[in-house]
Amino acid sequence: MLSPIRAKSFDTDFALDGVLGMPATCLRLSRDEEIFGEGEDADYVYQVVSGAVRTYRILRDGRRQIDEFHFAGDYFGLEMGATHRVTAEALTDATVRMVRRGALSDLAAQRGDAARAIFRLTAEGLQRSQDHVLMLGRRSAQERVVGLLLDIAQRTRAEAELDVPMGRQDMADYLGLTIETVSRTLTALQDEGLIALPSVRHVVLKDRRSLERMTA
Amino acid sequence: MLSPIRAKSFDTDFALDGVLGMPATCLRLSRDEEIFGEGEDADYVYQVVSGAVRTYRILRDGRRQIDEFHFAGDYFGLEMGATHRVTAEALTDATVRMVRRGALSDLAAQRGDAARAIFRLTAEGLQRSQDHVLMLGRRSAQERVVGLLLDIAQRTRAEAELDVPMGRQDMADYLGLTIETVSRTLTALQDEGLIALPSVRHVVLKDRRSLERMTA
DNA sequence: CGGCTGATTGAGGCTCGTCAAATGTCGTGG
DNA sequence: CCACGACATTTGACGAGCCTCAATCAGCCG
Repeated sequence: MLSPIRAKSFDTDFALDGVLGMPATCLRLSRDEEIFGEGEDADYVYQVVSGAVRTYRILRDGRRQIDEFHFAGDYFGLEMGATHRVTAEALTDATVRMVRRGALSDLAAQRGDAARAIFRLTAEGLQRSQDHVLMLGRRSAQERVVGLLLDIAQRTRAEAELDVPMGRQDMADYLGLTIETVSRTLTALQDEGLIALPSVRHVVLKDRRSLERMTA
Repeated sequence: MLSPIRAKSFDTDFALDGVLGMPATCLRLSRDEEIFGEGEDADYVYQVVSGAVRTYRILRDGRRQIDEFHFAGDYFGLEMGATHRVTAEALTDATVRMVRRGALSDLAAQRGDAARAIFRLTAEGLQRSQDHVLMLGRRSAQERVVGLLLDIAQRTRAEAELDVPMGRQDMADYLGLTIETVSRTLTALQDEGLIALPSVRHVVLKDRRSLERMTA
Protein backbone atom coordinates (compact mmCIF):
# COMPACT_ATOMS: atom_id res chain seq x y z
CA MET A 1 0.00 0.00 0.00
CA LEU A 2 2.81 2.34 0.81
CA SER A 3 4.84 3.48 -2.11
CA PRO A 4 7.71 1.34 -3.41
CA ILE A 5 10.34 3.93 -2.85
CA ARG A 6 13.29 1.62 -2.93
CA ALA A 7 12.86 0.57 -6.50
CA LYS A 8 12.97 4.17 -7.57
CA SER A 9 15.86 5.31 -5.45
CA PHE A 10 18.76 3.37 -6.81
CA ASP A 11 20.48 6.35 -8.30
CA THR A 12 19.69 8.30 -5.18
CA ASP A 13 21.47 5.74 -3.11
CA PHE A 14 24.29 5.77 -5.55
CA ALA A 15 24.72 9.53 -5.55
CA LEU A 16 24.63 9.85 -1.81
CA ASP A 17 26.57 6.77 -0.99
CA GLY A 18 29.57 8.56 -2.37
CA VAL A 19 29.14 11.05 0.42
CA LEU A 20 27.70 9.11 3.23
CA GLY A 21 29.90 6.16 2.49
CA MET A 22 33.25 7.75 3.06
CA PRO A 23 33.72 10.14 5.91
CA ALA A 24 30.79 8.89 7.92
CA THR A 25 30.86 8.05 11.55
CA CYS A 26 29.17 4.80 12.41
CA LEU A 27 27.01 4.43 15.47
CA ARG A 28 26.29 1.12 17.10
CA LEU A 29 23.01 1.13 18.92
CA SER A 30 21.24 -1.32 21.12
CA ARG A 31 17.51 -1.71 21.06
CA ASP A 32 15.51 1.33 22.20
CA GLU A 33 18.56 3.53 22.32
CA GLU A 34 17.88 7.14 21.37
CA ILE A 35 19.65 8.57 18.33
CA PHE A 36 18.29 12.09 18.60
CA GLY A 37 15.41 13.73 20.39
CA GLU A 38 12.59 16.00 19.32
CA GLY A 39 13.71 19.60 19.61
CA GLU A 40 17.43 18.85 19.58
CA ASP A 41 19.68 20.57 17.10
CA ALA A 42 19.70 18.77 13.81
CA ASP A 43 23.41 18.61 13.11
CA TYR A 44 23.53 15.26 11.35
CA VAL A 45 21.76 13.21 8.74
CA TYR A 46 21.58 9.48 9.18
CA GLN A 47 21.38 6.27 7.22
CA VAL A 48 20.45 2.89 8.57
CA VAL A 49 23.20 0.38 7.91
CA SER A 50 21.66 -2.58 9.67
CA GLY A 51 18.73 -3.07 11.95
CA ALA A 52 15.80 -0.67 11.99
CA VAL A 53 14.87 2.69 13.47
CA ARG A 54 11.64 4.39 14.49
CA THR A 55 10.92 8.12 14.46
CA TYR A 56 8.02 9.42 16.50
CA ARG A 57 6.38 12.28 18.33
CA ILE A 58 4.49 12.29 21.57
CA LEU A 59 1.68 14.45 22.85
CA ARG A 60 1.73 15.97 26.31
CA ASP A 61 -0.47 13.23 27.74
CA GLY A 62 1.79 10.50 26.46
CA ARG A 63 0.00 9.48 23.29
CA ARG A 64 2.66 8.52 20.79
CA GLN A 65 2.54 8.53 17.01
CA ILE A 66 5.25 6.75 15.10
CA ASP A 67 6.01 8.65 11.99
CA GLU A 68 8.00 6.12 10.10
CA PHE A 69 10.05 2.98 10.38
CA HIS A 70 13.45 3.10 8.73
CA PHE A 71 15.14 -0.03 7.40
CA ALA A 72 18.60 -0.80 6.10
CA GLY A 73 19.53 1.71 3.44
CA ASP A 74 16.93 4.28 4.46
CA TYR A 75 17.91 7.80 5.34
CA PHE A 76 16.35 9.70 8.20
CA GLY A 77 16.73 12.93 10.09
CA LEU A 78 16.97 15.02 6.97
CA GLU A 79 14.19 17.41 7.76
CA MET A 80 14.75 21.06 7.08
CA GLY A 81 15.02 23.40 10.00
CA ALA A 82 17.54 23.73 12.73
CA THR A 83 15.99 21.22 15.12
CA HIS A 84 14.59 17.73 14.83
CA ARG A 85 10.83 17.48 14.78
CA VAL A 86 10.80 13.86 15.88
CA THR A 87 12.66 11.54 18.16
CA ALA A 88 14.65 8.68 16.63
CA GLU A 89 15.35 5.41 18.42
CA ALA A 90 16.75 2.06 17.46
CA LEU A 91 13.93 -0.41 16.95
CA THR A 92 16.36 -3.29 17.24
CA ASP A 93 20.07 -3.42 17.74
CA ALA A 94 21.28 -1.38 14.83
CA THR A 95 24.12 0.50 13.25
CA VAL A 96 23.66 3.82 11.54
CA ARG A 97 25.96 6.13 9.67
CA MET A 98 25.88 9.83 10.29
CA VAL A 99 27.10 12.78 8.25
CA ARG A 100 27.31 16.38 9.26
CA ARG A 101 24.51 18.36 7.76
CA GLY A 102 26.98 21.04 6.74
CA ALA A 103 28.98 18.53 4.71
CA LEU A 104 25.82 17.50 2.96
CA SER A 105 24.77 21.00 2.01
CA ASP A 106 28.28 21.77 0.84
CA LEU A 107 28.09 18.79 -1.40
CA ALA A 108 24.64 19.72 -2.61
CA ALA A 109 25.94 23.16 -3.52
CA GLN A 110 28.79 21.66 -5.55
CA ARG A 111 27.11 18.74 -7.20
CA GLY A 112 23.71 19.01 -8.75
CA ASP A 113 23.14 15.29 -8.67
CA ALA A 114 23.64 15.18 -4.93
CA ALA A 115 21.21 18.04 -4.44
CA ARG A 116 18.69 16.23 -6.59
CA ALA A 117 19.23 13.04 -4.68
CA ILE A 118 18.52 14.75 -1.38
CA PHE A 119 15.49 16.40 -2.86
CA ARG A 120 14.23 13.09 -4.10
CA LEU A 121 14.62 11.49 -0.70
CA THR A 122 12.57 14.28 0.82
CA ALA A 123 9.91 13.97 -1.86
CA GLU A 124 9.73 10.22 -1.28
CA GLY A 125 9.34 10.84 2.41
CA LEU A 126 6.45 13.14 1.59
CA GLN A 127 4.82 10.44 -0.51
CA ARG A 128 5.16 7.93 2.27
CA SER A 129 3.69 10.38 4.71
CA GLN A 130 0.73 10.97 2.42
CA ASP A 131 0.15 7.24 2.19
CA HIS A 132 0.25 7.17 5.95
CA VAL A 133 -2.40 9.90 6.10
CA LEU A 134 -4.68 7.93 3.82
CA MET A 135 -4.17 4.85 5.95
CA LEU A 136 -4.94 6.59 9.22
CA GLY A 137 -7.78 8.68 7.89
CA ARG A 138 -9.76 6.18 5.91
CA ARG A 139 -8.81 2.60 6.60
CA SER A 140 -10.10 0.07 9.10
CA ALA A 141 -7.92 -1.59 11.69
CA GLN A 142 -7.63 -4.70 9.57
CA GLU A 143 -6.65 -2.77 6.46
CA ARG A 144 -4.04 -0.88 8.42
CA VAL A 145 -2.43 -3.98 9.86
CA VAL A 146 -2.36 -5.67 6.47
CA GLY A 147 -0.93 -2.53 4.93
CA LEU A 148 1.89 -2.48 7.43
CA LEU A 149 2.71 -6.15 6.94
CA LEU A 150 2.87 -5.74 3.17
CA ASP A 151 4.96 -2.62 3.55
CA ILE A 152 7.44 -4.38 5.78
CA ALA A 153 7.56 -7.30 3.36
CA GLN A 154 8.32 -4.99 0.49
CA ARG A 155 10.88 -2.88 2.24
CA THR A 156 12.78 -5.79 3.68
CA ARG A 157 12.50 -7.71 0.41
CA ALA A 158 10.75 -10.57 2.15
CA GLU A 159 8.79 -13.18 0.26
CA ALA A 160 6.12 -15.13 2.05
CA GLU A 161 7.73 -15.18 5.47
CA LEU A 162 8.71 -11.96 7.10
CA ASP A 163 10.54 -10.74 10.07
CA VAL A 164 8.67 -8.09 12.02
CA PRO A 165 11.35 -6.04 13.72
CA MET A 166 9.04 -4.17 16.07
CA GLY A 167 6.80 -5.10 18.97
CA ARG A 168 3.04 -4.78 19.05
CA GLN A 169 3.16 -1.39 20.74
CA ASP A 170 5.26 0.01 17.92
CA MET A 171 2.86 -1.37 15.35
CA ALA A 172 -0.06 0.15 17.24
CA ASP A 173 1.59 3.55 17.53
CA TYR A 174 2.36 3.58 13.84
CA LEU A 175 -1.15 2.53 12.87
CA GLY A 176 -3.04 4.78 15.25
CA LEU A 177 -4.48 1.80 17.12
CA THR A 178 -4.01 0.14 20.49
CA ILE A 179 -1.84 -2.83 21.17
CA GLU A 180 -4.91 -4.95 21.89
CA THR A 181 -6.53 -4.14 18.59
CA VAL A 182 -3.34 -4.98 16.70
CA SER A 183 -3.10 -8.28 18.51
CA ARG A 184 -6.74 -9.17 17.94
CA THR A 185 -6.51 -8.19 14.29
CA LEU A 186 -3.50 -10.42 13.74
CA THR A 187 -5.20 -13.43 15.28
CA ALA A 188 -8.32 -12.68 13.24
CA LEU A 189 -6.22 -12.66 10.07
CA GLN A 190 -4.73 -15.95 11.16
CA ASP A 191 -8.18 -17.41 11.80
CA GLU A 192 -9.23 -16.34 8.32
CA GLY A 193 -6.26 -18.20 6.89
CA LEU A 194 -4.66 -15.10 5.43
CA ILE A 195 -1.52 -15.20 7.53
CA ALA A 196 0.23 -17.49 9.98
CA LEU A 197 2.09 -16.46 13.10
CA PRO A 198 4.81 -19.02 13.75
CA SER A 199 6.18 -16.72 16.43
CA VAL A 200 5.43 -13.27 17.70
CA ARG A 201 7.86 -11.55 15.39
CA HIS A 202 7.39 -13.72 12.33
CA VAL A 203 4.49 -13.56 9.95
CA VAL A 204 3.77 -15.77 6.97
CA LEU A 205 1.69 -14.23 4.22
CA LYS A 206 -0.43 -17.18 3.18
CA ASP A 207 -2.62 -15.42 0.66
CA ARG A 208 -0.86 -12.40 -0.60
CA ARG A 209 -3.35 -11.76 -3.37
CA SER A 210 -6.22 -11.42 -0.94
CA LEU A 211 -4.13 -9.31 1.38
CA GLU A 212 -3.18 -6.98 -1.42
CA ARG A 213 -6.77 -6.66 -2.49
CA MET A 214 -7.58 -5.35 0.98
CA THR A 215 -5.22 -2.42 0.68
CA ALA A 216 -5.83 -1.24 -2.89
CA MET B 1 -1.21 22.56 15.84
CA LEU B 2 -0.07 22.43 12.26
CA SER B 3 3.20 24.10 11.53
CA PRO B 4 3.36 27.79 10.78
CA ILE B 5 4.91 27.42 7.39
CA ARG B 6 4.03 30.81 6.09
CA ALA B 7 6.13 32.70 8.54
CA LYS B 8 9.17 30.78 7.47
CA SER B 9 8.67 30.85 3.74
CA PHE B 10 8.98 34.51 2.92
CA ASP B 11 12.19 34.14 1.05
CA THR B 12 10.84 31.05 -0.62
CA ASP B 13 7.93 33.05 -1.91
CA PHE B 14 10.28 35.72 -3.00
CA ALA B 15 12.62 33.41 -4.84
CA LEU B 16 9.89 31.59 -6.67
CA ASP B 17 7.67 34.53 -7.33
CA GLY B 18 10.29 35.72 -9.74
CA VAL B 19 9.58 32.60 -11.75
CA LEU B 20 5.98 31.90 -11.14
CA GLY B 21 5.11 35.55 -11.28
CA MET B 22 6.17 36.30 -14.79
CA PRO B 23 5.49 33.80 -17.52
CA ALA B 24 2.70 32.04 -15.69
CA THR B 25 -0.63 31.19 -17.15
CA CYS B 26 -3.54 32.04 -14.90
CA LEU B 27 -6.50 29.71 -14.53
CA ARG B 28 -9.88 30.88 -13.37
CA LEU B 29 -11.80 28.12 -11.69
CA SER B 30 -15.27 27.84 -10.35
CA ARG B 31 -16.06 25.87 -7.23
CA ASP B 32 -15.43 22.11 -7.49
CA GLU B 33 -13.70 22.42 -10.83
CA GLU B 34 -10.88 19.93 -11.33
CA ILE B 35 -7.37 21.26 -11.84
CA PHE B 36 -5.68 17.93 -12.36
CA GLY B 37 -6.52 14.34 -11.66
CA GLU B 38 -4.74 11.51 -9.89
CA GLY B 39 -2.63 9.62 -12.38
CA GLU B 40 -2.47 12.39 -14.95
CA ASP B 41 0.86 13.61 -16.26
CA ALA B 42 2.35 16.17 -13.95
CA ASP B 43 3.35 18.83 -16.44
CA TYR B 44 2.73 21.89 -14.32
CA VAL B 45 3.26 23.27 -10.87
CA TYR B 46 0.62 25.53 -9.39
CA GLN B 47 0.19 28.39 -6.98
CA VAL B 48 -3.06 29.59 -5.51
CA VAL B 49 -3.63 33.24 -6.32
CA SER B 50 -7.04 33.61 -4.74
CA GLY B 51 -9.60 31.24 -3.31
CA ALA B 52 -8.62 27.81 -2.06
CA VAL B 53 -7.89 24.34 -3.40
CA ARG B 54 -8.15 20.80 -2.06
CA THR B 55 -5.99 17.85 -3.03
CA TYR B 56 -7.25 14.36 -2.29
CA ARG B 57 -7.18 10.68 -3.06
CA ILE B 58 -10.03 8.21 -3.13
CA LEU B 59 -10.13 4.50 -2.45
CA ARG B 60 -11.89 2.09 -4.76
CA ASP B 61 -15.01 2.04 -2.62
CA GLY B 62 -15.33 5.80 -2.63
CA ARG B 63 -13.74 6.69 0.69
CA ARG B 64 -11.98 9.99 0.22
CA GLN B 65 -9.04 11.44 2.10
CA ILE B 66 -8.21 15.08 1.63
CA ASP B 67 -4.52 15.49 1.73
CA GLU B 68 -4.25 19.20 2.13
CA PHE B 69 -6.05 22.48 1.71
CA HIS B 70 -4.15 25.13 -0.22
CA PHE B 71 -4.75 28.82 0.39
CA ALA B 72 -3.68 31.98 -1.38
CA GLY B 73 0.08 31.91 -1.87
CA ASP B 74 0.43 28.16 -1.38
CA TYR B 75 2.04 25.99 -4.01
CA PHE B 76 0.71 22.59 -4.95
CA GLY B 77 1.24 19.87 -7.49
CA LEU B 78 4.98 19.82 -7.02
CA GLU B 79 5.37 16.19 -6.23
CA MET B 80 8.23 14.34 -7.84
CA GLY B 81 7.41 11.72 -10.39
CA ALA B 82 5.85 11.91 -13.80
CA THR B 83 2.23 11.72 -12.69
CA HIS B 84 0.13 13.37 -10.03
CA ARG B 85 -0.58 11.28 -6.98
CA VAL B 86 -3.63 13.28 -5.97
CA THR B 87 -6.54 15.06 -7.56
CA ALA B 88 -6.76 18.85 -7.19
CA GLU B 89 -10.02 20.76 -7.25
CA ALA B 90 -11.08 24.30 -6.50
CA LEU B 91 -12.62 24.47 -3.05
CA THR B 92 -14.21 27.80 -3.89
CA ASP B 93 -14.11 29.94 -6.98
CA ALA B 94 -10.40 30.46 -7.36
CA THR B 95 -7.60 31.56 -9.59
CA VAL B 96 -4.31 29.69 -9.80
CA ARG B 97 -1.10 30.28 -11.66
CA MET B 98 0.64 27.44 -13.42
CA VAL B 99 4.21 27.01 -14.61
CA ARG B 100 5.61 24.27 -16.75
CA ARG B 101 7.55 21.83 -14.69
CA GLY B 102 10.34 21.93 -17.24
CA ALA B 103 10.74 25.68 -16.78
CA LEU B 104 11.00 25.17 -13.08
CA SER B 105 13.67 22.51 -13.25
CA ASP B 106 15.62 24.59 -15.75
CA LEU B 107 15.54 27.42 -13.31
CA ALA B 108 16.49 25.19 -10.44
CA ALA B 109 19.48 23.99 -12.43
CA GLN B 110 20.63 27.55 -13.05
CA ARG B 111 19.89 29.21 -9.78
CA GLY B 112 20.71 27.61 -6.52
CA ASP B 113 18.33 29.77 -4.59
CA ALA B 114 15.41 28.61 -6.69
CA ALA B 115 16.37 24.98 -6.20
CA ARG B 116 16.58 25.57 -2.48
CA ALA B 117 13.22 27.31 -2.49
CA ILE B 118 11.57 24.35 -4.19
CA PHE B 119 13.25 22.00 -1.80
CA ARG B 120 12.02 24.02 1.13
CA LEU B 121 8.47 23.94 -0.13
CA THR B 122 8.64 20.19 -0.38
CA ALA B 123 10.13 19.89 3.08
CA GLU B 124 7.39 22.10 4.49
CA GLY B 125 4.82 19.93 2.79
CA LEU B 126 6.40 16.95 4.51
CA GLN B 127 6.15 18.67 7.87
CA ARG B 128 2.52 19.46 7.30
CA SER B 129 1.86 15.89 6.31
CA GLN B 130 3.55 14.64 9.46
CA ASP B 131 1.37 16.91 11.53
CA HIS B 132 -1.61 15.49 9.71
CA VAL B 133 -0.48 11.97 10.56
CA LEU B 134 -0.25 12.85 14.23
CA MET B 135 -3.70 14.38 14.09
CA LEU B 136 -5.31 11.39 12.42
CA GLY B 137 -3.46 8.78 14.41
CA ARG B 138 -3.74 10.09 17.92
CA ARG B 139 -6.31 12.83 18.31
CA SER B 140 -10.00 12.74 19.17
CA ALA B 141 -12.69 14.14 16.91
CA GLN B 142 -12.87 17.29 18.99
CA GLU B 143 -9.13 17.84 18.92
CA ARG B 144 -9.09 17.35 15.17
CA VAL B 145 -11.83 19.85 14.51
CA VAL B 146 -10.22 22.43 16.77
CA GLY B 147 -6.88 21.79 15.09
CA LEU B 148 -8.36 22.44 11.69
CA LEU B 149 -10.06 25.64 12.80
CA LEU B 150 -6.85 26.98 14.28
CA ASP B 151 -4.92 25.97 11.21
CA ILE B 152 -7.34 27.80 8.94
CA ALA B 153 -7.21 30.83 11.19
CA GLN B 154 -3.45 30.87 11.02
CA ARG B 155 -3.12 30.27 7.32
CA THR B 156 -5.72 32.83 6.37
CA ARG B 157 -4.39 35.31 8.94
CA ALA B 158 -7.74 35.49 10.63
CA GLU B 159 -8.15 36.83 14.13
CA ALA B 160 -11.17 35.82 16.15
CA GLU B 161 -13.60 35.43 13.30
CA LEU B 162 -12.78 33.17 10.45
CA ASP B 163 -14.07 32.24 7.11
CA VAL B 164 -14.28 28.52 6.54
CA PRO B 165 -13.92 28.07 2.80
CA MET B 166 -15.00 24.42 2.72
CA GLY B 167 -18.17 22.53 3.46
CA ARG B 168 -18.62 19.98 6.20
CA GLN B 169 -17.88 17.07 3.91
CA ASP B 170 -14.49 18.52 3.05
CA MET B 171 -13.70 19.06 6.70
CA ALA B 172 -14.73 15.48 7.43
CA ASP B 173 -12.61 14.05 4.63
CA TYR B 174 -9.61 15.99 5.79
CA LEU B 175 -10.04 14.97 9.40
CA GLY B 176 -10.83 11.32 8.81
CA LEU B 177 -14.32 11.71 10.26
CA THR B 178 -17.88 11.78 8.97
CA ILE B 179 -19.87 14.85 8.18
CA GLU B 180 -22.21 14.16 11.10
CA THR B 181 -19.38 13.94 13.60
CA VAL B 182 -17.92 17.22 12.37
CA SER B 183 -21.29 18.89 12.68
CA ARG B 184 -21.97 17.49 16.14
CA THR B 185 -18.49 18.45 17.30
CA LEU B 186 -18.92 22.02 16.14
CA THR B 187 -22.23 22.40 17.97
CA ALA B 188 -20.68 20.83 21.05
CA LEU B 189 -17.85 23.38 20.91
CA GLN B 190 -20.45 26.09 20.60
CA ASP B 191 -22.40 24.71 23.58
CA GLU B 192 -19.20 24.75 25.60
CA GLY B 193 -18.75 28.42 24.73
CA LEU B 194 -15.46 27.87 22.92
CA ILE B 195 -16.68 29.00 19.53
CA ALA B 196 -19.69 30.63 17.94
CA LEU B 197 -21.21 29.78 14.59
CA PRO B 198 -22.86 32.91 13.23
CA SER B 199 -23.33 31.10 9.95
CA VAL B 200 -22.35 27.77 8.50
CA ARG B 201 -19.11 29.01 7.00
CA HIS B 202 -18.14 31.45 9.70
CA VAL B 203 -16.62 30.55 13.02
CA VAL B 204 -15.76 32.83 15.90
CA LEU B 205 -13.01 31.63 18.19
CA LYS B 206 -14.32 32.78 21.55
CA ASP B 207 -11.63 31.27 23.73
CA ARG B 208 -8.53 30.80 21.72
CA ARG B 209 -6.39 29.98 24.72
CA SER B 210 -8.53 27.01 25.65
CA LEU B 211 -8.73 25.89 22.05
CA GLU B 212 -4.98 26.02 21.69
CA ARG B 213 -4.52 24.06 24.86
CA MET B 214 -6.55 21.26 23.31
CA THR B 215 -4.16 20.83 20.42
CA ALA B 216 -0.78 21.15 22.08
C1' DC C 1 -43.03 30.99 -2.10
C1' DG C 2 -41.31 26.29 -3.51
C1' DG C 3 -37.60 23.42 -4.31
C1' DC C 4 -32.93 22.14 -3.94
C1' DT C 5 -28.73 21.41 -1.55
C1' DG C 6 -26.20 21.11 2.54
C1' DA C 7 -26.26 21.04 7.63
C1' DT C 8 -28.10 19.51 11.89
C1' DT C 9 -30.20 16.37 14.99
C1' DG C 10 -31.71 11.83 16.65
C1' DA C 11 -31.67 6.73 17.48
C1' DG C 12 -29.23 2.80 17.34
C1' DG C 13 -25.24 -0.16 16.10
C1' DC C 14 -20.49 -1.40 15.28
C1' DT C 15 -15.66 -0.78 15.77
C1' DC C 16 -12.25 -0.01 18.49
C1' DG C 17 -10.59 1.45 23.22
C1' DT C 18 -10.21 0.40 28.24
C1' DC C 19 -9.39 -2.36 32.03
C1' DA C 20 -8.22 -6.71 33.78
C1' DA C 21 -6.64 -11.33 33.76
C1' DA C 22 -4.32 -15.14 31.65
C1' DT C 23 -0.79 -16.80 28.83
C1' DG C 24 3.52 -16.77 26.43
C1' DT C 25 8.46 -15.49 25.82
C1' DC C 26 13.00 -14.72 26.99
C1' DG C 27 17.02 -13.90 29.71
C1' DT C 28 19.18 -14.97 34.04
C1' DG C 29 20.79 -17.64 37.61
C1' DG C 30 20.59 -21.84 40.17
C1' DC D 1 18.82 -28.02 31.78
C1' DC D 2 15.39 -26.20 34.44
C1' DA D 3 13.19 -22.69 37.34
C1' DC D 4 12.11 -18.18 37.98
C1' DG D 5 10.93 -13.46 37.21
C1' DA D 6 10.12 -9.64 34.24
C1' DC D 7 8.00 -8.25 30.45
C1' DA D 8 5.28 -8.71 26.11
C1' DT D 9 1.33 -10.61 24.06
C1' DT D 10 -3.14 -12.52 23.96
C1' DT D 11 -7.78 -12.93 25.37
C1' DG D 12 -12.12 -11.51 27.58
C1' DA D 13 -15.83 -8.40 29.11
C1' DC D 14 -17.50 -4.14 28.79
C1' DG D 15 -18.00 0.74 27.47
C1' DA D 16 -17.16 4.92 24.72
C1' DG D 17 -16.71 7.17 20.56
C1' DC D 18 -17.69 7.50 16.24
C1' DC D 19 -20.48 5.76 12.20
C1' DT D 20 -24.88 4.68 9.84
C1' DC D 21 -29.30 5.56 8.54
C1' DA D 22 -33.03 8.54 8.66
C1' DA D 23 -35.61 12.62 9.49
C1' DT D 24 -35.72 17.49 10.15
C1' DC D 25 -34.02 22.04 9.51
C1' DA D 26 -31.64 26.13 7.32
C1' DG D 27 -30.01 28.72 3.59
C1' DC D 28 -30.26 30.01 -1.19
C1' DC D 29 -31.85 30.70 -5.77
C1' DG D 30 -35.21 30.85 -9.12
